[in-house]
Amino acid sequence: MIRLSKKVEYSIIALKYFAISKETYLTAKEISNKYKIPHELLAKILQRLSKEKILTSNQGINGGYKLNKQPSDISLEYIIKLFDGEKGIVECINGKSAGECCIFDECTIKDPIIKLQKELEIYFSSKKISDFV
Amino acid sequence: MIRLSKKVEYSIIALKYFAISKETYLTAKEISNKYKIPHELLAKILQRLSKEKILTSNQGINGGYKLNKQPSDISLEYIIKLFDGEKGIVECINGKSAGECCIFDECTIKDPIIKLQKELEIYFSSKKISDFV
DNA sequence: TTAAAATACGACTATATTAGTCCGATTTAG
DNA sequence: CTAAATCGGACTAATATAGTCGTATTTTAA
Repeated sequence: MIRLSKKVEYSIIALKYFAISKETYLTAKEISNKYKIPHELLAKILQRLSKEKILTSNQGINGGYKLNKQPSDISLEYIIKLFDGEKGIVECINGKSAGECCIFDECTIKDPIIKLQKELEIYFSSKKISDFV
Repeated sequence: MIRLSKKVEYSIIALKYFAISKETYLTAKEISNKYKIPHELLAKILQRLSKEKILTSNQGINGGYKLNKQPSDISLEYIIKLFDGEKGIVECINGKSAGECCIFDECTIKDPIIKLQKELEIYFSSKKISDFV
């Protein structure tokens, strides 16, 4: 089957933990210890989520992150696009590169593939962090 | 977004071509030429589909493949599992390896992830080659 | 004012997966 | 017998993902 990247998986784990946690601020170290996620990797993920305003961060010795959005407002679609990029379900459907595909004109599966992708996007958009809580 | 592997993509292209083609037998070379798919790679894909009885094959100089199933009986789910394996949407959910995951007991996203996977499986099962024709 | 512990950021390396190739064998019509 | 096809496995190349490292900055508290 199709697989979520570790970045997406770790994001879900972390965001769920933020969602259920009482503490206002949580550190990357705390979460990486709890879930055995490589610290440096999780740190970058949280930094990225912070840059996207999904989390807010405090620097300094008592710093950390906290949720800045409702879990029901954070979709899987958003997280996947954030970490895995906007790439399409097949190489062709990469936004601008469609015309570059060498069989583009006679490609017979283009339209149904685009439909497939749209349906998956709708599905992943409908899945929110709150569905994991 | 989530991406189909080339093997799956080429399978869809080839199977659709079988579905719409008048010829009874088509060769790997013919299809690989038409769609600019590496011949050796497509050959292996067709061999695999043949082994699965989705195609039937004739060896020898006038050989080739033809469809052995209705396009409406060949699901995307089947093709994906065939070429990409049974791996789950996350590493944990690899059939037997679930218990091996080091955070399995306190993994908090297990159930919703399994639900996600089931839903995707149902979705891909519902997509047939006939939907691409 | 200094040390410790956190975020921030970018470059780098390692690993795994996917894509594609190569070689040799077998089959079969002409 | 030969050409052209399927068959099957081992191999290589390319790409993508996962994870690491080093360094800077911020902030609190001793």
